[in-house]
Amino acid sequence: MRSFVRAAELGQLQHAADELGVTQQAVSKRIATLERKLDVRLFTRTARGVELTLDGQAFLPHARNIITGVDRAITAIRPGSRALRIDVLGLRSAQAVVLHDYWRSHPETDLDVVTLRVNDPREAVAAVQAGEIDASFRTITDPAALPRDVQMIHAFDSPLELLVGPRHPLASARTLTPSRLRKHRIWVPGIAPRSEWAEFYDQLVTDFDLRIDAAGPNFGNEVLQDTLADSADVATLVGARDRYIWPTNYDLRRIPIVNPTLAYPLSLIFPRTNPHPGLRAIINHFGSLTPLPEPAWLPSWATKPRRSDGDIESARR
Amino acid sequence: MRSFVRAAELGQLQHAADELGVTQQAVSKRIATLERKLDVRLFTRTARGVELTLDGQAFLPHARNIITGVDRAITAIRPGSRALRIDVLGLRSAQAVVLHDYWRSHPETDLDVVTLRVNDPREAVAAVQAGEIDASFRTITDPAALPRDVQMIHAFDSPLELLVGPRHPLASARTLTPSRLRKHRIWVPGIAPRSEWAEFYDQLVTDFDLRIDAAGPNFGNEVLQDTLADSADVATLVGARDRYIWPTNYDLRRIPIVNPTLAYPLSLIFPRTNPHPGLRAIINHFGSLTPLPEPAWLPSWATKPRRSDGDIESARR
DNA sequence: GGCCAGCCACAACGAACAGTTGGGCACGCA
DNA sequence: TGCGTGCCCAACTGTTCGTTGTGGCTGGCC
Repeated sequence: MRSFVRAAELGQLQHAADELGVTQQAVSKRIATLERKLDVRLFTRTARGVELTLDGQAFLPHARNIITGVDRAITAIRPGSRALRIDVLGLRSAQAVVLHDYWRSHPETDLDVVTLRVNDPREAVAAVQAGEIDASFRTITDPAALPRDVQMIHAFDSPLELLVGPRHPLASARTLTPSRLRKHRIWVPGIAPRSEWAEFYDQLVTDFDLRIDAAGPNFGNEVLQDTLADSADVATLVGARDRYIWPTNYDLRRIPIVNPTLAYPLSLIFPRTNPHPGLRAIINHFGSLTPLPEPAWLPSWATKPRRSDGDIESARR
Repeated sequence: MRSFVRAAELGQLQHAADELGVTQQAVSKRIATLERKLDVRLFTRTARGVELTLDGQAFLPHARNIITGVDRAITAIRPGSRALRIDVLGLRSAQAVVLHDYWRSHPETDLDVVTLRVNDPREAVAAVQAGEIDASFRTITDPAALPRDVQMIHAFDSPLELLVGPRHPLASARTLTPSRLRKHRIWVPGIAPRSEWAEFYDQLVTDFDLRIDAAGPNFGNEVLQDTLADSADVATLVGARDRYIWPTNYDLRRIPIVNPTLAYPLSLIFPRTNPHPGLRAIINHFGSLTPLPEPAWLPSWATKPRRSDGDIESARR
């Protein structure tokens, strides 16, 4: 493919061969093979070189596209100077949606969004330390437990919405206050015990006297959707920005929670020394997100004066 | 690459091998080779199959991208059912710009824009007849000379603008009427004698008493730009929609010509029977272009009642 | 018109590669 | 402990790739 592109650009197989470090015969054979496999003539041969046929002209941009795709693929994983790799909890989470928004406005960024598939934030910290990932959306609720060479900053806050089926008594509400959620059963499956999310829901239950059922295995979002669609008394909480559950299916309703807005604070951890150069722009992007509606409720670790507040500024500078 | 993608999707080399019609060992070797060449581990092997590593996750979308690129490249030239292939006079001409606009609003179209690199419109007609191209932006000024199995319709009109350097006496005009061009030297190099463009400029000279110098070889747009930028008395005509000359270079000015607007009519020729199915949408797109400002001047072959006017409607239906 | 230079295609050969079969190891399960 | 599954490794073979050597074609030049 590269031989074809260079030959088309230079107009001579000989020159392309010199550039690619092979003999002219090799390039000739490569292109002959390509033509045979495609069952199409790509060049007209003249005494002064080669010239693209119409088929060749049509093929050329596709060939260039493939080559740049291959190059991007290689740079994405080349050890050392690879694309910016960020770990998110799920590919349809609010974190991933925000990253996708960033990428759409900066499509030149070589950005790779991956999921570590581990629950323990300490494993994510280890992956950051080892250089396997450049950053991870995780929260260490005890900042003292963070190693010195890993930095954590507050990224943005993700407001929660109630997701209910059409038969639920709150289904027709346009907004809800936390106190109106009292007595209703809220089902949030798949929360690992002692994880950051478990601590978040614990505080929510304590502060607003809610009834959150965080136990039970997570059978996947399809099961959750089915349950919600059929049930008249089960609701769940989802992030306003995430794309886990598309509300048009099953006639599910997303209802914002206000006065106060309940929000989950998302943090980003990354190496303190020599972070990936592309990371700064992402962090700056967080500042441009729509701010949380006031008043807002956040868990204690996000409202307490944060040791790393100064670092946010230095990271954004 | 396909083995990698299918193995990642199915989670087992065995299944990928079955699907690809090779042995499991072959898939294993392919992936091992890929890993060796990339110097990276793509899968973690377990007793139940394989699972993507972080590098594998990062690589997967790029691999998918490459595969779709290859598939598109093949469909672009597959004899029989290939992508819609349209011949334009130049890749930065108004014709190509309009096609590019269309493609941007319909990116799913497999569209290939090529240039036949011939001056004689009859060669373009022959290429359409032979099926090498699906359509060509050419004008046959004598419709009777068109073969019965080739159809020509009016595509759209391309208004002309005067392009001058900063020292030219008309440089600061915001618009110009054709009469103000009288006495100024207009240089339009590279017009083949007896071509459709020569006939167009002949009529322009006759109708408005202009001084158009269409002789001389075309040394390329860079030379033309240099000449215009330095000269105090040479101007040229360019299409308002084309992208041949980017006016920010050399402080060149594009000045619209109005009262009447001078426009070049562009026609499209294509096979009368069984035209490429994608062509109809392109032809419809012409109707959505901004219409020519009134009053407008067009050469005689575009203002005379056109035999093929009825065909436009049938083609657009 | 004959000759040369430049360029591409064909042929033969050795090295490398890809795919197959056969065998072995690790793991999970009854 | 035996079995099934899924992967890797080893040996073998047909194909492919790139090299060298050679010939044909074309355009320019004496």
